[in-house]
Amino acid sequence: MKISQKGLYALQAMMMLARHHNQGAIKIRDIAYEENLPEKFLELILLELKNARIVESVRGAKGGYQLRRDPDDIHLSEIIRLIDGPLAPFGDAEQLRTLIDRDLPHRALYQVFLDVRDAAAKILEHTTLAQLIVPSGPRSGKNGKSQRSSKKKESAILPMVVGGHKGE
Amino acid sequence: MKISQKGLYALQAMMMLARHHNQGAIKIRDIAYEENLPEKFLELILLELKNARIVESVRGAKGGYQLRRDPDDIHLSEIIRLIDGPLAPFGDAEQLRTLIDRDLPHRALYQVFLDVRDAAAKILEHTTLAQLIVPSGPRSGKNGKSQRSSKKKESAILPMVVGGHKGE
DNA sequence: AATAAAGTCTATTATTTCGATGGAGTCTAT
DNA sequence: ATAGACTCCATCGAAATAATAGACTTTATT
Repeated sequence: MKISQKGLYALQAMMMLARHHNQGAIKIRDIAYEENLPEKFLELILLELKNARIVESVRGAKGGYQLRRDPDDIHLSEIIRLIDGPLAPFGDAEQLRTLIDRDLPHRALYQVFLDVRDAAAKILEHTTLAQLIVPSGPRSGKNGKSQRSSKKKESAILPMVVGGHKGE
Repeated sequence: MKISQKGLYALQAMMMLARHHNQGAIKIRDIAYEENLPEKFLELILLELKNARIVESVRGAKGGYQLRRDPDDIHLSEIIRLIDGPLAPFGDAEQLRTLIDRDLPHRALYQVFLDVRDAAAKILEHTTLAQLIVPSGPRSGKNGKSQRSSKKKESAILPMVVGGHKGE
């Protein structure tokens, strides 16, 4: 699974919209400015997110974009799948399962691929926009708890996922 | 992290060489034939693997390729990193750590990326070629145990990694 | 009704990556 | 000397990526 520049832009834009949730429609230009994204490119991305019914648009003067659901109901997996495709490192889960069934000499390899995709899915399907944002203005979440971050080296969603890696 | 066609070819070729470990040099043509890979393309891949000192070549007539180490000492991560780059879904681990330190508004997002890469690394750095092959000829491993496969839905390296996913 | 501000849609472009092939050269067993 | 095999480099077409341009539509405001 690869997250493209476009995918990163999409995630940033969604985080921005999450930060400003329930503050009405936000202009493309404002999103682009605040997140430092190419405006015209962002336009296409937002359109895709709209067609996928993740965000909604308001047209005309005073228009803009806003989330269609609460930030705690939008998972990273959804956005990444939309923009960059399946989470598997090769093909998609369905295809891998078929290969595991049918390509005997390579089944063990494809099983590893599937394991990798399952591990990624487990993380990305459990992480929501709400968990990523540090509430910006006054009108934010229902309480003041910041859901992530804090210390230095804690592992994100899953407690102690990391072993002791140093390379890339 | 994305495994390209080229990366898959590399892994298949390495599995083939692992199957024929200690049987002398194998010709490119034989690898290509047995694994059904484009011969000329495979040539480039093997050259890369040679330059990375994972395999070695024997030139001239009776030449070919063979592993430089035992299959249980060659990890999938090594091959994938060589051919397709870092395991992280975006950038590499080093870069992600820097961003987590410096890009405050997005640090939580990058931490998720790093978690995904760590999960992938954990699997791929622990899986070796030896674990993937079903010993072919007579001259194979030191005992007859097949290290993987068996039932239907068991999870590969890590016991019970999977939750209950169905989509890609 | 006119205007300006905003999203919509389609086309196009430049660059890079990917997958693959061709061919000349070099080495080595026979 | 020769044939078989790896080596090295160049090129190629197709696809994906990142981005921009411009004409069009919708809506708030005056």
